[in-house]
Amino acid sequence: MTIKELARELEMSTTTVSRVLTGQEKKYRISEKTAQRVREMANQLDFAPNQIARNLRLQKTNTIGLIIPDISNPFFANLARTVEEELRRRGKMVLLCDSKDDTQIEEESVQLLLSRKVDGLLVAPVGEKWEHLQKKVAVPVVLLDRYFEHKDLPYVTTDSFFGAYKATSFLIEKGHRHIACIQGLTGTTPNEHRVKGYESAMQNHGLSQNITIAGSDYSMINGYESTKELLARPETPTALFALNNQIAMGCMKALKEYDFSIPDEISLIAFDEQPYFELLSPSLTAIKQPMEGIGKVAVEMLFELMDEKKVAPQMLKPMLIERDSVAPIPQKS
Amino acid sequence: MTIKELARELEMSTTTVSRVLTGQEKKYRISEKTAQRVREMANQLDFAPNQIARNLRLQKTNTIGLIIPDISNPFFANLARTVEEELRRRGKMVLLCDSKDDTQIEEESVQLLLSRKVDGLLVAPVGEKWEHLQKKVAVPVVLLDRYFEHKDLPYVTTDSFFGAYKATSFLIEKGHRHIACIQGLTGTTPNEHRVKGYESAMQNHGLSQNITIAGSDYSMINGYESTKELLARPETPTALFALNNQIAMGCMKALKEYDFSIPDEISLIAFDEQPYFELLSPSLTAIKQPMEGIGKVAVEMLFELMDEKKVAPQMLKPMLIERDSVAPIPQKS
DNA sequence: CTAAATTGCACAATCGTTTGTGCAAAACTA
DNA sequence: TAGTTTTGCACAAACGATTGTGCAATTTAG
Repeated sequence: MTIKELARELEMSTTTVSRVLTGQEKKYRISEKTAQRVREMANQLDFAPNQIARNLRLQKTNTIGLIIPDISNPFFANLARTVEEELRRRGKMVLLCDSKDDTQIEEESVQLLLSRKVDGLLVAPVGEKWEHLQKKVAVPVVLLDRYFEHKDLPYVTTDSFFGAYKATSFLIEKGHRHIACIQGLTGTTPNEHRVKGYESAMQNHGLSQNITIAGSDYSMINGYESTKELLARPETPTALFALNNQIAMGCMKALKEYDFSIPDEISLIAFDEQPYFELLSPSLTAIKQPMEGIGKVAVEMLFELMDEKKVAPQMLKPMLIERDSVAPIPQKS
Repeated sequence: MTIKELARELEMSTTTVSRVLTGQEKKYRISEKTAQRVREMANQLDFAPNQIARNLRLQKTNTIGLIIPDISNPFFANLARTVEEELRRRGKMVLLCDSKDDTQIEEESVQLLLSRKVDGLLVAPVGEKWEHLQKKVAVPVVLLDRYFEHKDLPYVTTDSFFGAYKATSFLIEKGHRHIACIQGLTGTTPNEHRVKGYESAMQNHGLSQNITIAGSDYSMINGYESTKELLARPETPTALFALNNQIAMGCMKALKEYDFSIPDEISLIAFDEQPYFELLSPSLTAIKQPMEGIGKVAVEMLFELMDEKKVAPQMLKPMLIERDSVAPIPQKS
């Protein structure tokens, strides 16, 4: 069913039909009687305009490309959910790409999305390269979670430094001195900021000597192996700070396997919160990221960019959720 | 950069350029020299054809619509990941819709996707209505997870009956007699089949009297409240069978709150497996669904339908993963 | 009653591709 | 050399919508 067929049925021109259906009847002085007829027939025949043709003509697709490193990571799944919901509210649909944390797939995805003429791009980049997100990208781009400093690519993310500083301070206040940090993908901004937050907190409390950083990516396996490695060291830490939810899972697995009791023998705190954290034994103390906020703000920002407005990057504050995986250590006198 | 500009640059017709770029040079006898020039220039100017125009002309978008009830549920997130990966391999992109388990949103999404002329639809339906998936849908549709019996809508799903039967039998073999089942959304096929599997196992072991079914949807809150309600009954069950991962989480939360020890006082088994199940204390015995298989088979099926082939629905077998949340009960003599 | 203004709609171009067909020029045949 | 075949490419019409503009018919103004 095309607009032409609909017009033939009504015995009028496609022009008139189109104008009525796009609500421009007044602007073009279509009589109310005619308009009525058009709407009725359209309704009755259940006509829906071919969006492809529309997109071509209007040079606008009402489609946003969403590139995410791993949709099976609940952090990103939640982000995707919020983004999809917000975009739907505003009449856009989302073309989803999962880059599998592979920069090459990410670059290809950008190309694919651009050739499909998306109106904008929402990208949680792998974080290794940025050129493909800035050069020759004719549409607005907003970065999620990971970003690039000094690159003038707008982003929305958690204040990682703040969160890590808070988590580390919390452990220190509880009497911990030997706190190890198990990091995620090095070179990515959130990771670097979390590490810096951790280091700053340690330094500011005179614990520079005790700074211990292990790990190399955001996977459960990394958490698992780094923990085992840390436990094997002569001076085992009394607390672990896992820089994302998957790493934290790996930590728990290793600790469980080695029969370390949390929090009696070792405390654990995670950056990033998941619903099941409260069900673990012990329930897991965590830094909760404002995921919904990130999604909403990113979409808003994208719309402002599409309206040719200027935007400023945003860092949203995370929150500490106290549970049972952290125990105080008696102060040595 | 359009093909017209590219053609002007090369001082030839768009026809020729198009034919080279679509690899039809031989078919239309374009000289190798010309072809070479075209490819070089296209490369150099970094030309990518406007897919919208292409879609319109070819009456094909290479886009598949994926409708999912809740992308933040790890079960569906994993499904989405597999589907995206498989489709990408085959040159398609995915337009993602999250129906939030709301039939109305699902219906709207179908309309939106159809007007965008997707080549096919992959739908994990809410399960309440099916008309919008069959009537007037001009493209192939494959259902995921939930489906409709006797409706001739092809689907790929877990063999829920089999899985539930297995889980229940497992509990019975361990000596449990009072097993309660906490169900998900009633009226949806997986739920009904799981319930039936549970009931059959009970009946076949002479435990018809003990059949106890609680709950009403696939949420954590449902698991939580149903469990509390079950614990309040005069004869509390010795084992719980949660019909999905979120319900299981709710069960654990309630049991924890009420200080019920798993598995000493009560055993728990879940339909659907999640990575963190092994980290819970105790680790959670579960029926693992072949999620990757579902995604892959669904995509294959969709392609067969697009090739106008016939397909048969598929039920994939789940697997029991034994962990520590189920304990044997000493047989009463 | 005539001229001007308004009303109501249709023509045709356009968005950027792909493709059936046509037509010279080149190559071949006899 | 003249006729036929082959080679190499371009014209122009789609695909299905939107929209600037034009032009009758009707209404209003004077």
